[in-house]
Amino acid sequence: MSLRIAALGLLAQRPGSGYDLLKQFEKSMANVWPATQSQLYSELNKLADNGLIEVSAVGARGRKEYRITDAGHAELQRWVTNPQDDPPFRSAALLRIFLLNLIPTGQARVHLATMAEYSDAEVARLSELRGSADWNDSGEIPDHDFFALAALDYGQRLNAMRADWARDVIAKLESRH
Amino acid sequence: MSLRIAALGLLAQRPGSGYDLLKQFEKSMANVWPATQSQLYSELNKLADNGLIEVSAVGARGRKEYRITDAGHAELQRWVTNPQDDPPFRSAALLRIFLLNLIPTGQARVHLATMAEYSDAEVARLSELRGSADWNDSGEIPDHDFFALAALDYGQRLNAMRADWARDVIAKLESRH
DNA sequence: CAGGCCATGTAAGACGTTACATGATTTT
DNA sequence: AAAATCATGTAACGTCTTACATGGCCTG
Repeated sequence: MSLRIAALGLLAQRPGSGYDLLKQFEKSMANVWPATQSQLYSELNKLADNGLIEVSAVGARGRKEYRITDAGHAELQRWVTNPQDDPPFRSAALLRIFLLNLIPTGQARVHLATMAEYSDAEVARLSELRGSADWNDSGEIPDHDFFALAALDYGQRLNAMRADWARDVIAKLESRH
Repeated sequence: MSLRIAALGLLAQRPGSGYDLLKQFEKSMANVWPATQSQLYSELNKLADNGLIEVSAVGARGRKEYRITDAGHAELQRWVTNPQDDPPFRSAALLRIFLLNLIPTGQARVHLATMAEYSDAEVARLSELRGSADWNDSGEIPDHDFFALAALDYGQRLNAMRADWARDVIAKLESRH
């Protein structure tokens, strides 16, 4: 359900082809909702079949430029304001923590340290992303970039939290000796 | 892949039937990796077919008690020490933030406030969970409960972070006027 | 003996990944 | 002319959800 929304959301910002969207998925959207090429193209066909988007232009190499329809806008509104039917929260990382007693304590400590370093690197990566893109965040009314930056901030806080947490667990682990 | 691991992990703590595991999924595991009854039973059959678990006893009402095998232990070890092939991170909540410019600012603020309150409630729920269960966390060597508590702590920090973040975004939203 | 809990299973369909397949256009 | 990029599609397979289906055992 959510890939449909992610694609629709990108088309709501501006029209584009499957290929265009694919680039945006690889660039920014992957941080929020990754998708593969295969999935994206078939989703676009489904969206068009359901009348949520329509082909606005046909270009070279069979390029189909899509545009969101009124029905598509309505569907987006519905989804954005209805968090209750989101897919359930799943975290392989948390599951791994849950099972960390199955390996020797030393290895568990190494894993936690690796996790902390990875999170540090993610914070750095997101800082670069924040610096690199040319954000258009000046208007009176909050626009797409305002919320994209908010999402970016969320990612940074999440990873900072993870790094702190992992180091605290290591500390507790070591205070057992 | 990860449900297989979650089930295997529970059986590594102690043997049990599909029904037993289902109760554990509803109780604690759902916070980490939710699964449905249907999925669990078929996964157990697959695990047994692959020799990662085996039926250790058959009881009344066709009850099959499963026990992890050596191959199962090996598979668990392999998975726990290999985070690189985890499924990619997906968050409907973040996607929604990304698209929040599509609704009026007032509604967006309401959504963020609801999010903050939900996260507060989650922190409270997890505090209760921490208080309610009889944790066995006294041994020299960190056991399952040590890491289960660490996972619980992670959940609390995550939700505290989310609540703070949502309130900060609201503040930035309001400083626009 | 009725109702609740124990206990397991199947089937259909949506969602996601990997791999395969094809061809047009632009750049070097 | 070759290589890179643009551009879309299909097929197979695994995961997850929802709904349906069945029946045994225990308690009141």
